Amino acid sequence: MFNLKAELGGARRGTLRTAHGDIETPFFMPIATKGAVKYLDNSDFKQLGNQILLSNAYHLYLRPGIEKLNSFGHLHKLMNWQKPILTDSGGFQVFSLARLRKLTDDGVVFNSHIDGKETFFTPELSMEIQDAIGSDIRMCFDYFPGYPADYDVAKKSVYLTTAWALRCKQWHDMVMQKRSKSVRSLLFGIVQGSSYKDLRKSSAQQLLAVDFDGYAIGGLAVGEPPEIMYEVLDNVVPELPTNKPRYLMGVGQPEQVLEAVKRGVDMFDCVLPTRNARHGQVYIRTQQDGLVAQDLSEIYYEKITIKGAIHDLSELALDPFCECYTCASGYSRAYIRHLFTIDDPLAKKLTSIHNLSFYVQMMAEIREAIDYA
RNA sequence: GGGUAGAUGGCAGAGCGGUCAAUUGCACUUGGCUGUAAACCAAGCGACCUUUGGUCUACGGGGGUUCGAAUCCCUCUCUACCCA
Repeated sequence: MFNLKAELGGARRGTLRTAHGDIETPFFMPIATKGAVKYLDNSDFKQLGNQILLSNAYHLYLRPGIEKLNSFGHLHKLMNWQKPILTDSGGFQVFSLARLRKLTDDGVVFNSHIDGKETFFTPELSMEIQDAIGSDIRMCFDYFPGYPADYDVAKKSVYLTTAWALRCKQWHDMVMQKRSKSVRSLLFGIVQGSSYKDLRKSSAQQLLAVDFDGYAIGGLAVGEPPEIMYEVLDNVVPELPTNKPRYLMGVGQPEQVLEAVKRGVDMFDCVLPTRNARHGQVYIRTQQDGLVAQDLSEIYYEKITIKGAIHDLSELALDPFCECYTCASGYSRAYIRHLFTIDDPLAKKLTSIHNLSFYVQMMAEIREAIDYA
């Protein structure tokens, strides 16, 4: 299911086969947590050319819920999106909604952030939800602390994450056995261990023993300096098999993605391009002839605040070198700033398209660089 | 012509003798967002300076009372409403 095709230094170029089609790696996943990439629709995705979307078990469990997903026939049909979907397990919400949950060895008791209703979230429930969603790539239910984390807490996160990964794997194997190979989903384990080298290493080894379709590196970009993140990657990636995809969860800024690619990571997701877009920050190129150096040494970009007064009269496109719908259509910085000023949804749509296009384009250039190295 | 109520920072609107360069909201400016409780959050928003502090100018104009006034008094101007 994962074919490695080329390498450039530590960077890898491959194809990941899923039930809804092949994905060229390395790739970036736009985030549709609740089944929608805010402000965008299928015609936007078609122009963007993203190969996959990411969604979330916790959020889709609350709405629309397992029953409706099953009755309607999975998220692909509900969203009218026929390409691959990866789902996060709800593990991130154990972190981000820490004030609304209680951790136990068996799972997590959540109080819904919507109506307060209590749910006991277990590895099995996460798997059941992800199956109702029908996602192509599913994540184990995991637990991780923020940064910095005490050694004992990090150690516990590894212990729980492995124990839960085993339960996820059992549930997933049992269900997939009965299905034809062509519709089987992939299950990924998630390496934890905070910034501790020995914990990260043993986490990876424990998950390898369980045997997953791919391995994610989680618990990063939670407040640690980027150098720590790179150090963790340097420690973890060599522990992972070369014939399985590697996924750095939730990362990150463009240069962080590039640094991770160079260290052998194949998959990425992050809210930054879409959230920053909604908040008026856009990524733009600083060189006309490409975003990424041919040897992957550098990425040429800057972030600008399009809401800033200095764009009041600017006739420039967001990024004059960009070919995305927003930039190619001739919308000026002045107009997009105006749209933000009057709080029109078109502002967020146009910047979301642009920022996602930046990430999709960055990944395409990275793939190209590895292919032609 | 007579009466009543008002006039506060870009706007709205508190304050009614000192703790007021002035609550709050909006607007504005600048930051921040990393497996999305995020169309969110934070800071700034009279001027100047030797900037955890200081000086000056400010609550319609002018004058006064007071140690001290956005706050009290007089007067002028303007606004709204009511009566002729």
